Amino acid sequence: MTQQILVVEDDVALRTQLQRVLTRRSHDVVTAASAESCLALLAERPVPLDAAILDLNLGEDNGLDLIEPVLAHSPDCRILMLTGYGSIPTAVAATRRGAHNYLTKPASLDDILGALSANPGTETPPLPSAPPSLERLEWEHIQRVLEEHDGNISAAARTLGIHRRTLQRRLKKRPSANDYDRDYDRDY
Amino acid sequence: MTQQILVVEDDVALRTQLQRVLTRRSHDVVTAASAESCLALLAERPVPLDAAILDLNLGEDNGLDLIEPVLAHSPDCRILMLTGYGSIPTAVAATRRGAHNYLTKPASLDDILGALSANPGTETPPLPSAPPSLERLEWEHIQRVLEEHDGNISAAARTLGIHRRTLQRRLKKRPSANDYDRDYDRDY
DNA sequence: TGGGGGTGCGGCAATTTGTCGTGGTGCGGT
DNA sequence: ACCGCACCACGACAAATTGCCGCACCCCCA
Repeated sequence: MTQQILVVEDDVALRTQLQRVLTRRSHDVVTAASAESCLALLAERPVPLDAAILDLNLGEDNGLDLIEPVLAHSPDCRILMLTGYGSIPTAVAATRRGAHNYLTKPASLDDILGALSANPGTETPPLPSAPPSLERLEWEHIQRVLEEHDGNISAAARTLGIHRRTLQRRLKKRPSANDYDRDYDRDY
Repeated sequence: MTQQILVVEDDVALRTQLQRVLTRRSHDVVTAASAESCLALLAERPVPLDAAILDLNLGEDNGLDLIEPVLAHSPDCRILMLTGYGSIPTAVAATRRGAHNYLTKPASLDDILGALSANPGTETPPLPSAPPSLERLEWEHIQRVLEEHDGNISAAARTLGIHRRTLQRRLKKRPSANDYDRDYDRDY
């Protein structure tokens, strides 16, 4: 089923990538890079949306504030919040405002589509809690921060509060490299 | 204003502590240690609840499943989910099911009361995201896991995947000790 | 044609971890 | 009462990791 999907994301690479891969799946995709252009787009669009992927962090303004306008435009739209560094408070706020689901980058296309189709509240009582190992927690956080800095090791090391050399060495240990593009592209 | 408050929490210490301190604030507090007793309590209780504090992790069963019964009993009840180790998926699920807010332990009494009175969705657009330092992230995670194991260093070290000796040394560095009880008790 | 910033990498001292071992302390079973 | 077991707090020492140099090299931009 081809759906009407809105993508609001300020990072060019991710935005075009999402657009490309969703279009390939024969959806109709419209994109916006800022809150303003998103609102403008909604204003002059007659056909309702089926889904929307909103970045929480849109430069100056907050993606949370787009939830209401989108729902006002298309009450049945499923909204997925996407964010570089996610937190529980923002997840709660987004959900309360009507978002359907909430993901943190890096997320694979499967993650995104799954999050849009899943019913996080009603059906899935997600497994209670498995306390993650320190190493895993650390690694995921590093990946997140790195991603947030577009792979800039120096900048990431600075905000992580560790030495650049150390980050470099740690990254080399786990050859995980950057699965990001691969995940998005392997699908067509 | 004295309120009718329900506390469902399987840890004895925390449950009684919450009960004590909430009672001191002249609220009417009822407690339950399991999902069953919570349901039983609801069944034979005529007066509606104003607030409920539910532990997500109730031994075998899931605190999420208590949200609907509580709301069925008292539609205006404000539900606070409390959990040892919180995750974004469970926070989203809880909120979608009607929880008012979601906190991770250790939480001070102020945190809890604030979370109950705040309106996370509508008013507060919580600050987007500040990428935390690796050290802080690590420290908070350690505290959480430690708390989840009731301060048992050996067990915490095991689930963290680090050596017990190392945990011991790290804990000694930051003299933070256990602010937990103090936080709860300093209020009366 | 210089900065200025980023990346990778080698080397080396300083710090931190892993792994021993020794004592001490509660708690439950016999 | 005694034993076993699991916990905590240390000390000591080798192994691993980190911090901090330096160097070469790229790319961008004024």
